[in-house]
Amino acid sequence: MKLREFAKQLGLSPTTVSRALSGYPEVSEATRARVASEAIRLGYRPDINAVRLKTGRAGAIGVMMGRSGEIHFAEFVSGMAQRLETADTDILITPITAHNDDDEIQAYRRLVESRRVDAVIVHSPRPRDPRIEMLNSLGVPFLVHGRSETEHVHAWLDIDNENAVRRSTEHLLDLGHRRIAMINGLRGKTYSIHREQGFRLAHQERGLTADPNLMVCDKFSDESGFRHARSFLERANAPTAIVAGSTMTALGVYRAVRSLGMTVGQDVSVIAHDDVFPYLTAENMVPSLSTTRSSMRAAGTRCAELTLQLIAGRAADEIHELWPVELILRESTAPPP
Amino acid sequence: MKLREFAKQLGLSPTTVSRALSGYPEVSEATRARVASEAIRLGYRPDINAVRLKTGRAGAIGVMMGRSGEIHFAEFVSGMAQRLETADTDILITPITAHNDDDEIQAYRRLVESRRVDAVIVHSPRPRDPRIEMLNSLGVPFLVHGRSETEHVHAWLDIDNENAVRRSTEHLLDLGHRRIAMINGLRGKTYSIHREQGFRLAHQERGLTADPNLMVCDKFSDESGFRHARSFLERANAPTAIVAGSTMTALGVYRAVRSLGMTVGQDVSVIAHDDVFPYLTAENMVPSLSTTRSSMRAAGTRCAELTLQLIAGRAADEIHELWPVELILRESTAPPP
DNA sequence: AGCAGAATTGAAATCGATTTCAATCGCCGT
DNA sequence: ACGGCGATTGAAATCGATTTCAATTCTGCT
Repeated sequence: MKLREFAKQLGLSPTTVSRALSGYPEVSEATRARVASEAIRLGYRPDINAVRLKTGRAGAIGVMMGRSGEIHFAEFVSGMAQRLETADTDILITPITAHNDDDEIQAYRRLVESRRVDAVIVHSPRPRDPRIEMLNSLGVPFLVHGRSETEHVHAWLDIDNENAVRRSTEHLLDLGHRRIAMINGLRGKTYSIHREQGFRLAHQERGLTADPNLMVCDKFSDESGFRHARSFLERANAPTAIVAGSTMTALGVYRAVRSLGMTVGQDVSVIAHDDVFPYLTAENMVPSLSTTRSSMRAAGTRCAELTLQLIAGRAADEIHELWPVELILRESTAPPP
Repeated sequence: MKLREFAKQLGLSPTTVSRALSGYPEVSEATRARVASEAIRLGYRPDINAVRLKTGRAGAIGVMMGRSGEIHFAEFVSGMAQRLETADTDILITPITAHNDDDEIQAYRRLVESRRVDAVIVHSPRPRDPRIEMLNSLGVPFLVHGRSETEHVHAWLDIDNENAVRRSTEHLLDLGHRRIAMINGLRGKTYSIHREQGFRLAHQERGLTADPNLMVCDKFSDESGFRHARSFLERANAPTAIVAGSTMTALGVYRAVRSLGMTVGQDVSVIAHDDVFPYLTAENMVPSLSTTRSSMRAAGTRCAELTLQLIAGRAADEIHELWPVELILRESTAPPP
């Protein structure tokens, strides 16, 4: 059913009907009510594509999805969905063809220039992320989940990775550990750099130095956790504690510890960052896992909210949120043997 | 840059430019080449909303996302993305406000009627799923991932859940197990019903009867795996083997077994269905987990392909794919003690 | 050279809404 | 009764592409 017909059935002009449905003040309360109820009865719904063409609004926020099937992705998007369900805004996942930086930039450009989205969310940036410069030059609203050091203004929301790892490392140092390993996230990402920074700072405060041989970068997975933990623990001068990048990594670390006949929370302490997944909880691990916790889902929800504000015209340079991270001590951390 | 200006800069009419870019045959090769290269140089890109309005194509496939942040979701969508990156088609995630069936139906209706998508993918249907009837009556192409028993025709892709569980159960029975528990998926979903069916059939073939007290339905998570496995194993007449709904569930089952001082693959056998997650592999678990395996990502890729075919006009009633499931035996299954 | 027919190109209508600007209606005070 | 004002309503332009149909330019052939 088109506006034309619908209006005719009501004996009104398209103009009035459109205004009635969009809540313009100049239409009488009586007709507004009638139009609204008839729209439901007759099932009239504006063609979104016509609306978009006319108004220039796409009604969607773009999110790029890498081919790697990020473990965090679903939680984040689900959090976004929670905020957006009342905002009449969709989430547009764009498959990314990127094999290198340039491809990725082009993918963002295509997405934005084709006007499919009103705003874009950029994930896991690097310190000098070319995507930020590009989006800036395109003038499209965008929000960075994570941080970058680029001089181009950008709205961002990030968790305090540096402090998170700093605190977890301090905790281990306070317990008496002196050889602590860290299984960090992907090399080059700002969050990995911040975490490494926190790791180093915690050592420095106490006049110690973090051992570069005990620091690795890798993706978050059970497998990488296992592999690196094994490699660390089999060394001559093995660490007595491990800081893991995610609960998934910690899972592999636990496995590695067990595989060597050792016990987590006794022979080796483990602490990890927990993004809070509904299907794998740190509390339930055995022994329960000490963590720094910050909900990825909550971040998604808040990012959606902030992005809506950006779209509504709020200035990007006033949107900077740094979320503190909870330190939750459980059984996996204890004094060294 | 609009078509108008761009065409003027080239000294051509909008008509010709449009045709050149859309690959119509009646434009000369010379001009097509020129238009194409100039489009890149000057950065002209058709406004997607205008294109959609005119052509009626939305250029997107809709996927509903529940609030639960499904663990499978990211993998499936990522698989879809893999196929769609060359198809100029996006994935539109619609946050779903559903609190009951009716809400959900309405959400689908809104999505389709607003013409934001060319097709819809329905997940995890129930045997008589009202969404299928509704989408059918709307006449929009849709593909069901999973199956339904509704009489309304629908294209579907499903894995052979019945046979998967049947084979894993047979395997356990062949090993000599007689009290086997099953931790199934969500109650009421077709896949759970099929799995239960497979479980029952395996027993029947051997003149045995599956014990209803050893069958539960729940969501796939580490926590539920733990809880149910504990509850089973603490009974007087405890099962000697457990069929788990997912690797995540199996994780909890392993934990439960260990928590009772028992060993997986000795005191208790465990087998699970594995959707193949990049961050948690059955092979790496200790002991390595026997599974029935089927890649969720591959399903996403294929579903995207089939949906594109539906959009292109292929009849829904000729699209029915039942994927066989691999049985992979590892260390977690052994004869009962 | 001249012409039919094929190969290209363009003008204008169209998709379905929103919004500007103009028109009408009703009510009030004098 | 009438001018004026605010409250409603409508006609028509517009968003930026695609596509029909008509016009023009090229060919090849006699």
